[in-house]
Amino acid sequence: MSSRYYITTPIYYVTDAPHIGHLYTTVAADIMAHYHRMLGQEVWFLTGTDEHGQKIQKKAKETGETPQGLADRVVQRYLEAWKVYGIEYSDFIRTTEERHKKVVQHFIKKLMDSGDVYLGSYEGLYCIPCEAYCTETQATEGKCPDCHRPVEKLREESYFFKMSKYVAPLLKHIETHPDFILPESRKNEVLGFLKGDVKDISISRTTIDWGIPMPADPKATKNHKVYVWFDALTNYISALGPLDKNPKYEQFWPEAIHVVGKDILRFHAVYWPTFLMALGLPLPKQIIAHGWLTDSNRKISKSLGNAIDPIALSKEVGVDAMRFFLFREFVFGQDGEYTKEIMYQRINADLANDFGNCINRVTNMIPKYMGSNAIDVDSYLKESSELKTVALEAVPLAQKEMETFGFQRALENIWKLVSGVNRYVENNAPWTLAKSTDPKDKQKLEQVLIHCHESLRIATLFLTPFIPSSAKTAMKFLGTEWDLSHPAPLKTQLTWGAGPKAVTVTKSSPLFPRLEIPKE
RNA sequence: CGCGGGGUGGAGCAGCCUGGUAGCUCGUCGGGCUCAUAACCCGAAGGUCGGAGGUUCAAAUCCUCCCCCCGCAACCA
Repeated sequence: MSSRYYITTPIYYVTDAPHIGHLYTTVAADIMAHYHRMLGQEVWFLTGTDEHGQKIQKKAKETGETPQGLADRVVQRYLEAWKVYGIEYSDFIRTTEERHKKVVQHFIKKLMDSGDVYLGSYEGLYCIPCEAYCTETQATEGKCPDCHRPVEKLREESYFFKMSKYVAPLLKHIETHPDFILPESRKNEVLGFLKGDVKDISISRTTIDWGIPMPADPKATKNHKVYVWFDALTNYISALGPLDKNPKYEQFWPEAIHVVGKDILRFHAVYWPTFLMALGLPLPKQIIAHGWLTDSNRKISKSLGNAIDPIALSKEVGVDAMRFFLFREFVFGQDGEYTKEIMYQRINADLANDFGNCINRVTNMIPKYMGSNAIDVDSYLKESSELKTVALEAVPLAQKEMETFGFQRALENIWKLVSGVNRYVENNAPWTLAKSTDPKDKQKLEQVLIHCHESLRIATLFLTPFIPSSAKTAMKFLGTEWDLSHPAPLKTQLTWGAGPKAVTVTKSSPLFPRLEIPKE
């Protein structure tokens, strides 16, 4: 495993405030960043906003703002949401920043010089009132899919990128790097696309003003702006400052893992790698495409008007509960149906009833039956127990799942340990043992409790990236906050008996209070 | 032949790639416990894994065909 880890989210379009879909992607990246930091790796986590393009220009016109004004306003919503959710990004890039524009122009210039970007003309069906091109399949009976007015065939000057030239090399790269695109079903989609008729793509627009200008070119007769996807994708490198002799680029670029929604996979898995090949730069390490959250099987998004505000959700159910729910409930690569009912059910069942309550009962019993002084746990932990067996099996499985974004399965495994504790408590009935006067029972009682404690310590430690603040609180009650102060706790403290030798346990208050399911 | 996703006990989902006791959450029924957040534990009922063929000692899982539902095909996590 490399000592460095670079993870990115897409940069979000600032036409509107963030919704649950943006949250989903961003928290996924945050969990991975957090997890790898706890493994002791050097982590760089990039997110940001995409602020150029026709949509922004149009929206700004509607709201009576300048495009930059709109971007400046909306970006605050993102910053606010990420703050609320405790997203620990290393850098937040905005495509209107100078550091970004410089790199985009530098790249385009380089491609123009090498001949991979050339001036040509674009022909397509155009809807004049909507100011947009559409494909032939979209324009049923020659009508605009948006406004249903007739479209016209139009030809205009445009720069093209020689994407076709890089199809074969990209295919080869995908074949020789089986984990380049995950999950596999998505990889097959990309392969299908590449094996079809891939054309050179138009990489400039003359229909917009709000964008990065193409480099000066005496041959051009119009004012061209850089195509928004070229602009946007470049952020993954421009944020590392490659032109400023910034060591971050050398350090992190080849490690890049791009987390994206399935809808923008093609841009990341085809456009971006071919741009990079043309630029002579190494490709990112991995692109991972996740599914959508759906509402009655429709995508949840702002354009469908069924968007859900992350901040409102955090107030309703809590930040950690939300972070957990999104990754325990849904399979990362697939779509998942989101409803409040499912959300409340999951949070109550797993966090309130299983985990929270378990922390509560164990941290209550330990001081009650063993006193509130520091306890030396070492000798107890050397003994075997069914919990020790579960921990030794389930935790490595959970860790393995994390390597491939298998959040759901990882958590499932950790829950084997959590439910194991609940079962173990029940089967050994510490409250009965406590009533006995036999010293053997007292010994047994203490061992049972310490084994529960150790299991919860391990589970909580693992859960830290998912529920950072609650995990920290839980560790405090368990008297094992010590774990988190170590440089690579997931590497060194996650195994049985690897925690602090002595712990002082205090009774916890409810970590996750049960939620009342609202009647709707 | 446009692309993609799906059809698994009452509901919602996982499992399918790497065939071999059908798993999870909720719900229902019965029991237990009292340390705990009316939480926890045990047991039970309930499934021909969309249909039909095929491969195999063995198929929810692989292959073929068919039926049904839903998205996409405009930027969108």
